[in-house]
Amino acid sequence: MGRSPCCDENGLKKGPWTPEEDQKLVQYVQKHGHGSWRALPKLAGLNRCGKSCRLRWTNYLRPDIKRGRFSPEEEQIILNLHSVLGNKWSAIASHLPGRTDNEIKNFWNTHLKKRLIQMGFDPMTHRPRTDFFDALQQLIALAKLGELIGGRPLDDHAARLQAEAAQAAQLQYLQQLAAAAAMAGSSGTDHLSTITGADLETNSLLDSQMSSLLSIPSPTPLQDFNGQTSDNPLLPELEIPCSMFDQPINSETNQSSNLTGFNLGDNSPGSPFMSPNSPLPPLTDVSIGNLVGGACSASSCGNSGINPPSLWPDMLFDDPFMGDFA
DNA sequence: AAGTTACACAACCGCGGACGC
DNA sequence: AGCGTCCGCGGTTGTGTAACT
Repeated sequence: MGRSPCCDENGLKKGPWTPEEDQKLVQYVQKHGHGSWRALPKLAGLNRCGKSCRLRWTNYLRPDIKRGRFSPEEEQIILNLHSVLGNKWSAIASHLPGRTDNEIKNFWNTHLKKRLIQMGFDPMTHRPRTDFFDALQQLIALAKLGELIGGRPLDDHAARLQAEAAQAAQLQYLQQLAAAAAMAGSSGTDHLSTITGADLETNSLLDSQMSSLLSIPSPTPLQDFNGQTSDNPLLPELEIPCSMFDQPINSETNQSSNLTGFNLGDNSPGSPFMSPNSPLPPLTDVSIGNLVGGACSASSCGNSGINPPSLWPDMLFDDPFMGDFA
């Protein structure tokens, strides 16, 4: 299993391609096909290694390459496929005609990955970040400890910590719901082709709640339980992509969705969080099924519709806002 | 206006699988 | 079966440009 000698030897050119080089490569490939990439540069009169030529052709010069911004549908497909396939860029690219693996990889690294992180999701697992919950628990414990030790009401600092923790928890919970709803919208159409009114209602509710919460520009002071305000260094600057809440099902995405084998409704191996091809362990902290898979939705089933993760402190649901969901 | 930082994307690097001899 | 070559993939770096100070 040898390694192919590359450009460093024989003084072959590296770096950006010139229009003349592009022209030579395009003309040669269009006339003869690429054949052996190793032999191509010599035949085409290029002072490049075959690898460089192949890369230039597949990532830039190929005539069927679609350039320009990724559409919300494409974003959703990438998110969905990445949740199942991981960093298999070529596999993901095969479901996006005209897009190259390199382009998708770049788009992921510069946009989608950051977006997931901002929303509190692990970009590799597409699941809520557990370290976030750990930190949250510690914050809450600290705040409560301060109250116990002092035997007096929370001081400003502790109150602020508690308020921040609660606010962050609210956001995190909403994000989980939103992600679940988005997954419902992006799943295959075989058995979810009809988006029910309840589902739409759920998304609408989530959207509005998110909007109201996020209408407070970070790091704008947030209201805590005592009606005080505080800066919130814990909360990331949230940027909720519209595609996360869209229902991007259309004729173009059907194929990809079907191929991913999404099967919402529970944490079974068919769920987007637990694909049969995915190495992910089953989710235990979010009951997706109650949200999107069954006959219930957040707005139609009342208290029985959603079971918040058990690790959530009761205090969080004392907040009237959270009471809407608990 | 100049310098700095952030961002987007093209290109390179190195590894490993597939294949032929 | 072992070895060498080629190709494809994923990670990383480099470069140009826009935005900001």
